[in-house]
Amino acid sequence: MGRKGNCENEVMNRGAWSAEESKILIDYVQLHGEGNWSELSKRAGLKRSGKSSRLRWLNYLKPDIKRGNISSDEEDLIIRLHNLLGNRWSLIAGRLPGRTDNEIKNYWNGHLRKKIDQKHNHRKSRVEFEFEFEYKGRTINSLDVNNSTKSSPLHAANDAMNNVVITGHNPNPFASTPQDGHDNFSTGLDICDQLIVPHEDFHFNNECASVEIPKNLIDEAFGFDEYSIGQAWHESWKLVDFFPTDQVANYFSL
DNA sequence: AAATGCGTCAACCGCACGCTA
DNA sequence: GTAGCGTGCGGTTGACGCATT
Repeated sequence: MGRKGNCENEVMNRGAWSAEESKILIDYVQLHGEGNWSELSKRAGLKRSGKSSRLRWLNYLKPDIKRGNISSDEEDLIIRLHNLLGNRWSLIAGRLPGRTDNEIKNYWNGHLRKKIDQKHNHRKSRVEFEFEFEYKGRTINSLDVNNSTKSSPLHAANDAMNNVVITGHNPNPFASTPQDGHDNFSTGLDICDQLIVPHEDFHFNNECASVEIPKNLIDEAFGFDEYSIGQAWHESWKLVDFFPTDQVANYFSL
């Protein structure tokens, strides 16, 4: 603790913030407002970089921030949002009032990741049958999904609880980086990983099965105002047709 | 009691982006 | 067009505390 850094010939404090420093920052921001952090740091007399001050304020000192005790509802939401958005912590945090990206990121890495891993492994062991699907080659809302159409990106299987579990094909869902565009599609499939649909909701018709994903399954957790691709997924999930592996003959209907 | 391992989390770093001159 | 700056983001680090050996 108390490491010293050097910035613009001035010795800067680094490491954990003292109570005194925090108080100086709180007082200053409450008086003068946020923004222009490097200048703010100097004016407040803090031997801290602007970045450090900004981080300290936004993640820990801001009055409306909740700390700790992430509820099961919040946890559930984090999992769903992560499935949709990948590691875009700030967006996830934006949907959890009072939570910060840093806290959610830490919570994910410290608690949820293991939990999800265990769940995945458990689920894999229970697969009894598989369907495969193809995705109708189509550009969704200007996103390039050409590469995704060449394989069968989805699997559905029934688990021991007699639910139908729809899973994505992404071999490494935790490494999803939707920012790079082409990966949006596979990240979208991660949503599927989350969808567990009661067996009785499926309508079986000879060798085909269809299901209408309840709107609230998706809507309750995700507001798609910011992500048109999300809306597209939503639309695509309204009705999904399933066919046995050896009869891949149909596609999602958008 | 000491050493070691491990989990947690605050803070830092590098990079990208947007704005402005 | 571009350089400089501020800001935001995600990945990573490292200090700390607790549990285990």
